[in-house]
Amino acid sequence: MTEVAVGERAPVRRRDAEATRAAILAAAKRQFANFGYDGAALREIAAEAGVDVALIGRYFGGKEGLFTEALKASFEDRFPFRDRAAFPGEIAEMMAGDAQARPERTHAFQFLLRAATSPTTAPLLSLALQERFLGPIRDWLGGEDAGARSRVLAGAFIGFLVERLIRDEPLRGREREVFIARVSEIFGRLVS
Amino acid sequence: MTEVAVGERAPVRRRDAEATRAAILAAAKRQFANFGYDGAALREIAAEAGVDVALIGRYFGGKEGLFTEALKASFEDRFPFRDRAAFPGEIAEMMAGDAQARPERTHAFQFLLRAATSPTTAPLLSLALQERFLGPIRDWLGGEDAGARSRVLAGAFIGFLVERLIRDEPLRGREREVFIARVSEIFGRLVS
DNA sequence: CGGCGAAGTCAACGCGCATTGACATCGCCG
DNA sequence: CGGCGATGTCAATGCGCGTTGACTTCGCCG
Repeated sequence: MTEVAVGERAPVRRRDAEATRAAILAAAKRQFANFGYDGAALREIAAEAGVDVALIGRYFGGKEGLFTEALKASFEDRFPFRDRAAFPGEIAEMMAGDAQARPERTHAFQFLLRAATSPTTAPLLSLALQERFLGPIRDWLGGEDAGARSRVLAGAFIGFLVERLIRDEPLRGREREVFIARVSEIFGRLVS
Repeated sequence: MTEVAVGERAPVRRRDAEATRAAILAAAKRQFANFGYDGAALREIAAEAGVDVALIGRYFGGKEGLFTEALKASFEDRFPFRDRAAFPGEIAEMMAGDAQARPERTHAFQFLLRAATSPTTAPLLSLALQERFLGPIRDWLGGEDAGARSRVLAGAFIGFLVERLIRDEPLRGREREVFIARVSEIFGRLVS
């Protein structure tokens, strides 16, 4: 994340192409995540980045180009594949946790989900998802029928995220415990 | 489903408000399912229904009204809750089946998923989903912690659907078998 | 110090959209 | 059969969007 110094030591170069690009991209990630491809407005993205709209055209060629870059960038905030034993618990906690707890992850997820629904972006997403999500899961799972098993895993994964997005009130108390236990159990079975 | 007789016995009443309404609604369900709330155009819906755009305004008040009705109607094609023993297998088969096999169900699902992502429609969906999906599941599940368990079930349910929508190539052969087995197992655990 | 290209600004265009109001036509009911 | 309300038609309006091109300003480099 490139940060723009605001108060101290005003930037030596006020015209910094790289910083501008980064600012636009960051704003785009947020906007696309929150409003989807169609819902996000270039004007708004530009405003949030403190930049003129025309620069988006210059740097990214257009809305679709910007989206593609943002999609790629959103995968950088990666998903946690670590040891198989810890995975189910971690992931269940993550699902149960409120959305604010891990903003960048939630962001990335929202981004992907929103992208899944627009016919314009679905192909792009499908490709990226295959490359960067299903592929890795598949390799990580390994063993027999890794393909089918990774699809099941991915399905469950996505599903809980969607469920959380739709009803974004955080889980609490006993309900939370039960939720975590069940989800954890499911993922435990899926990685074995 | 109201069907419009085309060849034989030209309609006695050519001005039929109810039939017009139904035609619009049917077209709307298809269009919203395929293109989402933002992507669907009233003009296109009207054209598909063989009707003037202005009538949508008259009958449904506007785009949002039309969407709400279509959303409600999409739940009519209901999900199969039958006996608990058969449920897991049925649902797994359903998930594994190709999208063409049960067009109206796939339609309804696409509709819901597309709706989930647009901020405009998310609240509407959230409400409808609660009333007509999570609520019934919850009652159907019954027993202890029905709330949390129904959320897990709904999550898994939605997830597999999304996964299928994103990669819509049908599953085949051994991959299909493994998929069904795993999914069936998950739902089996979730209803107990 | 001077110019030249990169970075940023501004305004306009064209498009598709939902919505609206005035108008035409049908069909029922008295 | 006559009128009146329901049904359907048409055209216009306004809005937000992405995109584009000409213009201005900066900062580096010779």
